[in-house]
Amino acid sequence: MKVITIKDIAQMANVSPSTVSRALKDHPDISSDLKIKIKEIADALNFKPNSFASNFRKQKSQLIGVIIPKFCNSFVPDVIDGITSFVNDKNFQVIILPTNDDLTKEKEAIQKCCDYRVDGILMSLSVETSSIDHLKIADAYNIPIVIFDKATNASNYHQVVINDRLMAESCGQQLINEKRKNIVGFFGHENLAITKNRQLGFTSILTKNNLPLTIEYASSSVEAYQKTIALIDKNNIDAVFGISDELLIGIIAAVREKQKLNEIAIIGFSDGSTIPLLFPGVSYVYHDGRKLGHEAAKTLFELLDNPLFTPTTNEINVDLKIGLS
Amino acid sequence: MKVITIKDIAQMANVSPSTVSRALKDHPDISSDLKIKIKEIADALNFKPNSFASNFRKQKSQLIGVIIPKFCNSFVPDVIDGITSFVNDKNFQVIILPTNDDLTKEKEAIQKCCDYRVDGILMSLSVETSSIDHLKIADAYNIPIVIFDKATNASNYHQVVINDRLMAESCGQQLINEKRKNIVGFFGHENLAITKNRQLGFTSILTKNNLPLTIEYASSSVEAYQKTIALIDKNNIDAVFGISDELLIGIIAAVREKQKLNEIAIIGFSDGSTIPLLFPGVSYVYHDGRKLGHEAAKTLFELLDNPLFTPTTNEINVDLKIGLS
DNA sequence: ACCGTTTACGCAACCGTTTGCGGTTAACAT
DNA sequence: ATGTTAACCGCAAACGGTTGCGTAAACGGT
Repeated sequence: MKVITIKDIAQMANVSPSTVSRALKDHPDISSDLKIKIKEIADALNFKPNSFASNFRKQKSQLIGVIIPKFCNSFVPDVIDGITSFVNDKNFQVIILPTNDDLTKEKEAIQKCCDYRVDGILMSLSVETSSIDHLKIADAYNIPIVIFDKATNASNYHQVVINDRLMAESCGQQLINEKRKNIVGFFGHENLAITKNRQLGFTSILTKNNLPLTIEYASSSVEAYQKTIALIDKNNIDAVFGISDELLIGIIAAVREKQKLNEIAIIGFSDGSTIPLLFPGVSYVYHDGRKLGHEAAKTLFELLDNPLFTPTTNEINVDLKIGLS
Repeated sequence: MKVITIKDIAQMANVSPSTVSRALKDHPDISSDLKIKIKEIADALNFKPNSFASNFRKQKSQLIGVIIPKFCNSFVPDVIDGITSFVNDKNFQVIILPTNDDLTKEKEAIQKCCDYRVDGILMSLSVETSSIDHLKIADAYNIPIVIFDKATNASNYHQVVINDRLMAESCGQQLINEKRKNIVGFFGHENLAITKNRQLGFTSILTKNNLPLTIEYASSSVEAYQKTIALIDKNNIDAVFGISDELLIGIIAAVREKQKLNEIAIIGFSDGSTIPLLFPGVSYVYHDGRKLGHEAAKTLFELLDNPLFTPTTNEINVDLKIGLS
């Protein structure tokens, strides 16, 4: 069975290919009689236009490039899910370019997006990214960019994030309300704006209340686990804050092993998929990846409609869910 | 800054576009002097070929369609990660089409892959899929298909799965070794081959040892949680088997809440990312999504190289990790 | 009957790259 | 000097759908 084209239909309907093209997209120049006839033939043959040819001619790809550091980094799949569902509704597809937190790969990913002539880019910065000059590659191709989640504090691009600083403050406030005195905070890579902002918020509220804070950095569950174990052995801590699901899992594992779940409060940022079910006592900022992805995609499409849309940093609302005690 | 094409380079080098095209891909017809000259110009202008035009001309898309029921269904992100990394190395990209476990959407997804002229399809069947006749749509476009994970027992397509039946038997055997007597098994949708096969394996080994089995079905963590709570309240169960991470999370949450973690053995299929860290006592079949994705992609590319490759069901090896007691 | 306008469709170029084929030149053998 | 061959490069078509422009027919108005 052969793949049929517009030309085949044109031949069967005794019209030109251009007429078929116009008829199939309801161009006013074509009479309704002919439209019906052509559409019937197209349906009968199960004709589907070659999107490659169409996109090539229109110089559009109907593709959105999504550049991310790591695929399975806690809530990233949720974000992609949110992006995909939004974008599919608009008849676009998503291609995913993981950078593995490597700046060189990030540059390559942007270049690849340009090669593929994607219509827009959604990206989350790698830990190695301090300058964002390389994003300008996309300018030559007129490809708009929206940065989400792992953004930068100094950007003239559209950004969609959560209010990291404020929510970290809320976490601190919650611990203060619970009269916690000996608090540890676990953060991610120091280069990331989300680390900086969350650390800033968490630290400031504690300082304001004259509470000391032990700051730790970890990049995996296991690292957080080990450091928490060491801290419990050494100090008399009564609360731990974790910046992400990954760190929280390590923290909880350690606290559970030391049988301190009833003594040590645990709080942090989580996508809410696992932790609240297994440990209802944990309080967490509900970091909804699907919502974030949806918002980022929405912003990108607004930008596609109106390229002059001035860059803004859109902070979406998230809740602090208090654990059951 | 304008996007430059082969024609621009041709003009600057005083040659024809065809010569540029050949020179850039080391065609033997072009003298090495000219090749060097052309490549220098291309580099200087940072020329990147329009992959749309190229693919269109070659009738290839360099795209792999990945059709999945749900995006965040436990280990699916891992699979996609495995696929993506393999495929990216071959200079292909991946587009993801979620079906939401809806047969109609599954058909649409296949059609979309055809519209996009993907070079191959990797798919995991939806729960509604009993017949796989609709996969034939892709035949007309000569697009090879490899089915992974959620496969069917009656397929003439290439499939990449794990040995569900055998590994479920191993789980049963482990419980027998532990002298468990009052066992519950949680399974997913009855339509799925993985449910059938795992249930078959788990049931048969218990029956062979004259052990009774309570069979439950659940499609979410919460459902598994509720049913487990009810079971603990009613019966005196001493072991629970769960078919996936999602169900295991619900099961563990219930057992933990009832403070029976030391009395009730928990075992099942897991991607190993969360559960073993939080609950080292749980035994699990390490269901490595990345490996599965890698194998599925590898199989697809073998099929691309050799279209006559006869369909086989490739069962990849997985381990049963015994929990610490 | 004449002219202007609308309706409805075809022609052909175009998007950028690839590729079969043909042509030109120079080198070499006879 | 003529024929042969290999090396090297250009011409033009092709991939399939889109679109500006042209035009013939139909129509409406005076």
